[in-house]
Amino acid sequence: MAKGQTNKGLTERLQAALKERGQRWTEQRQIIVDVLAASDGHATGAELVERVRQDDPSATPSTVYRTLDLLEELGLARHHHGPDGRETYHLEETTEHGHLHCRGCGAEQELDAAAAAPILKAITGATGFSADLDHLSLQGLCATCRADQKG
Amino acid sequence: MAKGQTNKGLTERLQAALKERGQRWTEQRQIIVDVLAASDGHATGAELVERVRQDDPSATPSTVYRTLDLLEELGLARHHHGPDGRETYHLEETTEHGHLHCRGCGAEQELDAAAAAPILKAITGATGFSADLDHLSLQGLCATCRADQKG
DNA sequence: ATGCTTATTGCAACGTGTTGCGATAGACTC
DNA sequence: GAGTCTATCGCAACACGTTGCAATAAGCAT
Repeated sequence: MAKGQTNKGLTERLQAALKERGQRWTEQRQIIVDVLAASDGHATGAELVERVRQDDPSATPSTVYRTLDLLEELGLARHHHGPDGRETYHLEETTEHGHLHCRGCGAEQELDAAAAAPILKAITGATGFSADLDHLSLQGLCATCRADQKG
Repeated sequence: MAKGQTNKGLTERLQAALKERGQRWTEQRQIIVDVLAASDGHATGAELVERVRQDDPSATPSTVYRTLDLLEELGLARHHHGPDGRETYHLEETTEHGHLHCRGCGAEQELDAAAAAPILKAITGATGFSADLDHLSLQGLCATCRADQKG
């Protein structure tokens, strides 16, 4: 739960998972995980590429994106698409959550599991569909902007 | 309501709206609207570009995308992002709807306004957020795939 | 029909992300 | 430590979409 050691635990988990699959631990991967852990909230692919290149200028976009894909496969990271279609990544240690994007003020709000529960239930009720909270990315008007429009 | 004449009505509405804004009616725009109307469901940007170029090989992607943006501004078309972040366009005459993408079987389901009502209500209740149905794009497991997993 | 104004087009370059391929370098065996 | 196997890397090219700019042409006035 503390913040300081999540990174180390992550690295260990990663090394173990890779070994088990006959895959390899490399410095690039360490850097990418570090960068991802350091960008505590969300970061776009391009941002991550740039930050990784600050630590290791020889790193290329393809490596970064491939590593991010790998982290997702291992369940250690997630990505979703913002309203403009850009990719946004975050570590799995961040609790599962959805995203609410306000088209009025541009604000991005997170939607935690507790708040989402009734929504997911409504989705299942209406459609039989069991939605993934992590891919739930809504666009609309936040409460403030709705109030502004009324006022 | 009939299917045959929506296209013509659309062109007329478009011409009127453009004139009012001091904008111009061009053959390219006619072609793009026709193509969009002909691809009855949804089409990605790249698909639309290709189809437009079959009718007019001189058309370029930038023109097509700019026209699609214009159509959205005028409220005659919409786009949303698929699970891979690709853009998908459809005419506004298609009733407003959300999208459900099943990660099990890959099927894409539409979610009409009636089915979505309780979901939107749950979203507002949980978050104060008024979500746009047209941007509602969910990923999860459809009823069939859920049953398969259980079985 | 002619000329004027300026919206639209095509081009070219860019940004983000993906893919194929040969070269590099991890990890394991001896 | 040297050799082997192959996962990973860097590069280059591609795909989708966007943007700036000069040339074209739509729409209006005469």
